[in-house]
Amino acid sequence: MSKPSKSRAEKFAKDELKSIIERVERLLEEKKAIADDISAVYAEAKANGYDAKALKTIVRMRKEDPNARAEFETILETYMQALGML
Amino acid sequence: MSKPSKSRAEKFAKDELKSIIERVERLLEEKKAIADDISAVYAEAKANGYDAKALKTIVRMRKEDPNARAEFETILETYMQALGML
Amino acid sequence: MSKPSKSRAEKFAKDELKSIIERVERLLEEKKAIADDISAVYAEAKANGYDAKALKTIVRMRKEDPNARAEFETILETYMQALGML
Amino acid sequence: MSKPSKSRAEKFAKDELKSIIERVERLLEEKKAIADDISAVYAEAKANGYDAKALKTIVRMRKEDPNARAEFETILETYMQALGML
DNA sequence: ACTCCAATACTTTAGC
DNA sequence: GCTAAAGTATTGGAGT
Repeated sequence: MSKPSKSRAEKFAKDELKSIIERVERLLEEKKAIADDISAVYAEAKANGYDAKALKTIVRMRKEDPNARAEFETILETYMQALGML
Repeated sequence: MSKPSKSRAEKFAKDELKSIIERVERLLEEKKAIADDISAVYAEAKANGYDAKALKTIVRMRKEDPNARAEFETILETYMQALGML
Repeated sequence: MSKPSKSRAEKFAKDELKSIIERVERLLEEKKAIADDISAVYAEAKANGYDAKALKTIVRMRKEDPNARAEFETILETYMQALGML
Repeated sequence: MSKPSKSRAEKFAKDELKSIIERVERLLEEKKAIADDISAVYAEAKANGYDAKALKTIVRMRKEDPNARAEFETILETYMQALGML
C-alpha cells in the first residue's frame, strides 16, 4: 500500500521516546562505570591494608557539617553514659 | 456441560497457591504492625525530647560486638588524626 | 557520703531511656521472627515447586490498586509498542 | 626543636590516605552529577507528558534478558489465573 | 517546620 | 565462599 503505516506525528513521538530511553541508558552506563571505579579504589586500598568500611565512614563524615556532627556525638555519649555503655 | 471446568488436582493446586499467598500476606501485615509500633515508640520519644536518630544509633550499636566496635573506633580515629579531622 | 551520686530526675531519665531502647529492641526481635516466618513460607513453597520471585511479585501486585495497575500497564504497553518491544 | 614531628613513613602514609579519600570524593561528585542528569531527563520527559515511572520500568526491562522475562511472565500469569486476578 | 516520597546505601540472602 | 540480587533502612528533597 502507498499509505504509510504510521503518521508523521506518531513516528516523531516514537523517536522522542526512544531518545529519552537511550539518553537515560547512556547516563546509567556512565554512572555504573564510576561506581565501578569507586569500588576499584576501595579494593586497591584494602589490598594496601586499609579498612574499607572505615574509609567509607571518613568519606561520609567529611560531607557532614562538623558542628552538627559534634552535637550528635555529644547526645550519643550522653545516652551511652546513661546506659552504661562507656 | 457436565464435566467440571477444572480437574481436582488443579483445584487443589489453586487452593495451595492461595494458601501460600495468604499466609505471606498475613505475616506481612503483622510485620507492618510491628514496624508501625517501632515508629510510634520513636515518635513518642521524640515528643519527650529525645533525639530519634541518636536512639537508632544506640540500638544499632548494642547489636554489634563491643570488641569489634572498639577496634573500628581505633582505626577511624587513626584515619581522622592523619587527615587532621581531630 | 550521704548525698546520692545521681539526682532523682537523672535516675528517672535513665530508666526512661533504657525503657525506650528495650521496647524497640523487643519489637525488632518480633519483627525479625516474622521476617523469618515469611522466609520459611517461601522456602517451603520453593520446595514444592513454586517460583519464589513470582510469588513475591503476586503479593506485591495484590497490594496495589487494580485500577492504577491497569492504567500503568496500558501506558507501559504503549511505550513497549513504540519501542518495538512487543 | 630539630627533630621532625612526623617520620617520613608516616607522612607518606598520610598522603596516601588523603589521596584515596580524595579520589573517592571526586568520583562521588561525578557520580552525583550524572545522577542529576538522569533526574533532569526524567523531569523533562514528565514535562512533555511522559510517565516517569513507566519510563523507568522500560529502562529496567531492557536490561533484562528477554527470554528470562518471557518465562517469568508465563509463570506469573499462571499464578494470576489461578488466583482469579485476570 | 513537618510530612511524604524518592533515591541511595547498606545488609542479608540466594545462587554459582 | 563469593558474586549478584533483594529487601531494608536511612537520608535528602519536594511539597504542604
